[in-house]
Amino acid sequence: MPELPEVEVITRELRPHLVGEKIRDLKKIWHKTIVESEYSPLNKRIQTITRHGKYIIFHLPDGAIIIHLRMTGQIIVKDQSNLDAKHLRAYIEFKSGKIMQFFDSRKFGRIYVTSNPQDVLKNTGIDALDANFLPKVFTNILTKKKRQIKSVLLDQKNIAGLGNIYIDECLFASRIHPLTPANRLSDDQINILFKEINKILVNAIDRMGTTISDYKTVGGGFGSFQNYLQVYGRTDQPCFVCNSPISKIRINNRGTHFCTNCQVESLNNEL
DNA sequence: AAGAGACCCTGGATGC
DNA sequence: TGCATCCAGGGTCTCT
Repeated sequence: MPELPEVEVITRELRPHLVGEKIRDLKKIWHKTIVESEYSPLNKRIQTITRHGKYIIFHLPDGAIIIHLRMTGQIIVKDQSNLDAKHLRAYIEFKSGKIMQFFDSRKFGRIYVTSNPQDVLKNTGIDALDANFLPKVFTNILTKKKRQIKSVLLDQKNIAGLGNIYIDECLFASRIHPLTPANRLSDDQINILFKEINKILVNAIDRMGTTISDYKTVGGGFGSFQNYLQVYGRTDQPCFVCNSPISKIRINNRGTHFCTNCQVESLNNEL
């Protein structure tokens, strides 16, 4: 399940392949994968490729193609035009002969074609690695929210890019209980959490992301951050810090992993 | 504002 | 073995 680090790795890998490429055709195989508008990307050249949260943005002269991989989306760029069949949902052909295939077993991923990228991105907040995402900004977001910190961090309207896995990891590293109301966090806790978010995301990018089931880089490689996970997917296994079994509960219908020993104190202190 | 739940989906794991 | 059921979860939506 790609989150910010995986999407960042993919974005970086796509740039040398696709920047400057001119689009010859855009084909959908599963009807919902491509969300079209009146805007045609045909014969347009990709000027730059950027990322915002979990979105990959191909900037065209007067519009954009915006990709969200959701749970199982994968992108593979090939030089020749023979197609792979399994789970292929859409593909883009370029004038050069290159082809970008979009695979997605669960069909949740989307490719938006639009003259106005803001339409697609309007409900996403500041990117978690944006240079303007500062502790003060983070504090402003959290102090207005009574919701549980995990819910607040999951909501892309607040901060874009964090997902279920990295949030569990960041909260563990910060020793914050996931059910703590956001506005009950102390200044110290907010500062620690801010630093851990940055540290863990950057570290995960360095390790090419986390491969749990489907995620692959554009070159077909795997990430290695799964080897460094402290709590995610470790239900009932001993905490690396205190040996207590890792707990799993559901928040926002998402599996939430934490250490009742390391992360319970902050909850008690704050309530 | 925010919680609960449905929905979109398929593959893999589990249970009988 | 084979069938049914559950679970994984990002995001959007409706209802309360």
